Amino acid sequence: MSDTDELLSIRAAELYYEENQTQDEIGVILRLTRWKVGRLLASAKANGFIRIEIVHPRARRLPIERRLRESTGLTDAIVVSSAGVSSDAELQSRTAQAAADYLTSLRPIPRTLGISWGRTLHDVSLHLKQGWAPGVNVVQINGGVSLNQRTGTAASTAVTIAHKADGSATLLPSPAIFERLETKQAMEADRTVAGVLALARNAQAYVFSAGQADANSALVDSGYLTVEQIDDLVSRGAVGDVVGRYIDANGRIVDPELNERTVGIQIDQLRRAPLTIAVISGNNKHAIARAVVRNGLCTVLVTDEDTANALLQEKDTP
Amino acid sequence: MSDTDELLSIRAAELYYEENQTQDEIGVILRLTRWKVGRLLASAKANGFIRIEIVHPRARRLPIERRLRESTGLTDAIVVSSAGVSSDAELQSRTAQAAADYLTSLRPIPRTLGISWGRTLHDVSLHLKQGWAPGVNVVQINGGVSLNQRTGTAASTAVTIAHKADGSATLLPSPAIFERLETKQAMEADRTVAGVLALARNAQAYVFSAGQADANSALVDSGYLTVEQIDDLVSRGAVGDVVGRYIDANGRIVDPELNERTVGIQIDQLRRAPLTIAVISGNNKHAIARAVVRNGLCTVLVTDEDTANALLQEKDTP
DNA sequence: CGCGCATCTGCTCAGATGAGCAACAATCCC
DNA sequence: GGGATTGTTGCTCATCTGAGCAGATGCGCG
Repeated sequence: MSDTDELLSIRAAELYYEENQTQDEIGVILRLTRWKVGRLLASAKANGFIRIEIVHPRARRLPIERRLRESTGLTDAIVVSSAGVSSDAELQSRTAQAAADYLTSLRPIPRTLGISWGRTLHDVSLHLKQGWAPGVNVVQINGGVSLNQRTGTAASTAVTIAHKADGSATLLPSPAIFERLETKQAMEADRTVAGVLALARNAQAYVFSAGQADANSALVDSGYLTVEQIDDLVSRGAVGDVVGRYIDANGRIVDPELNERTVGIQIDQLRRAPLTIAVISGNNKHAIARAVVRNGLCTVLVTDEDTANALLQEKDTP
Repeated sequence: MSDTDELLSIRAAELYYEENQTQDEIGVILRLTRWKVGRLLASAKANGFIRIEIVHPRARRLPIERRLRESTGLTDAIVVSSAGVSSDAELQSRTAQAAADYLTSLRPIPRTLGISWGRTLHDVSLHLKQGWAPGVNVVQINGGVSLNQRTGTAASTAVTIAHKADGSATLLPSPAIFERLETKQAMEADRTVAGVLALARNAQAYVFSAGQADANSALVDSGYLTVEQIDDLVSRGAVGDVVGRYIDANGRIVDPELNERTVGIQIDQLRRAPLTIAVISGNNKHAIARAVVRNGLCTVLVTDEDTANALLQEKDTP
């Protein structure tokens, strides 16, 4: 397009979008036919001079969602807008809200819903509305009785989600990680625990988050792992944890021995499940989000715009 | 509007603006009539959820221009958008470009154009296109042979503007400020200089910028004033300089004695002129811009969005 | 319970807009 | 210089959209 046409398209856009003039009127002002004005406006849009943003906590980015679905093979992607967000916490709250919305609109409603625990899932539970689904049985899919936090963070998440659905919660009364393999095996042998795990394995849908592998991990906070252990895992390629299990960029378990001592469903169970919803948001979670999506650990991803763009970008530069 | 309607309006906006769906189609998706969709979209706009921005160096902000004209009585206001601008320099360059555009479109074309000098005016001269006006006589309205900068900054501005208009430049061969009043008076008595000043007083239009009163002033750079002198002026109420003369917030000369030693047209000559174009941009120039506009020193203001908003804001809070 | 008021909903209709088409202009290549 | 190709312009027509209106619905108050 010629330089003067570019300038004209800007003048036209000002009159059209800021002054609410009709294309006809703009034609009179700029001494153009209204068709020319229409084409100038179209070219201004095509050149990206017109930026339309939806500024609202509940706003989503549908075009990015579509591109994500197409490039990753996810069955669904929910991407919340980061327009006007000032903090990571706000972004995560928006994402949790979107996840809650998604769960609410799920059809068919899953009879059994397997969930992990953590800050994100807790947030999701708070955003669900009373009566969001009728009679869902919520089951914990990984261990999580906190060692040194106020008890019940993990349990309360499940209970809240179940309560708001007028359903029941099945808790997994076990630590996330045992120090000795034998203790873990003994625990799993217990009839009650085995029953919960069987239920977890047969859930119709899973909702989980993921943590970046760093010193702020919830597993460190809870006392299951030390910072040194995390450093070691990172040096062996770990990018983050999913249902308490550390994986590398290729979705493989980093430390099989540690994995064996971890209570809950296996990574492979997520891979096989027909509906697994990952809720991952925050600027430091791009790597683990990539690992989860790339390796088919979820069928649905709920995330924020920045993380989604990070996922898309690497696709373009193989 | 109800909460669920607000959410619906966001969903509708996503489909309308990001997915280019028709209101009819959106109605089918959201199970609404197309009229309802139309109203939801209108309400999303009214609530400010839809932000439309024109991102282009030449973009202007017409609504702000209109409000400025209405609230200040300016005959014209040109406000460049600051969308996507990273530095003050870029903003000033955009403003200079807009000033050049404005000059180019001036009708009737002034036969004699009085200009000041400085970084901004120089920028304007560079943005003018060859042949922007036929045969304008450009005349300097204040002294400005640099003392310690590379010679000719002031002169080259006038010459460039005149040259690009295929016109002539009349320079004011004098320092901006004399140390002794007598020298200044002797200078003005000189036939040549008196002739230039007479021409300057009779110019049909003026273009000038203004400087904030601080250590970075061009008058300090050029060696006419010391930082201490500026501090003194500020302590006496000076907010900045116009054609080399320091004024306070009420548009009054701060130091009459200094003013007497300054060569060029008087502030009052600007007040009386039918067409005076002030080009003022930058985040540190809000105060001097306010003084210029409030006190009728210009009839046309070319500025940036931030400065314009600063001018408008104070109007709202008297 | 019934009335009046305010809001909401679906509609008509006219004006605004985008897609597609034919005529025309500009450019390029022999 | 001639012909082909590409891009531009003004137009017709079908579709989309907003204003205005009448009836429906909901709400508060006596």
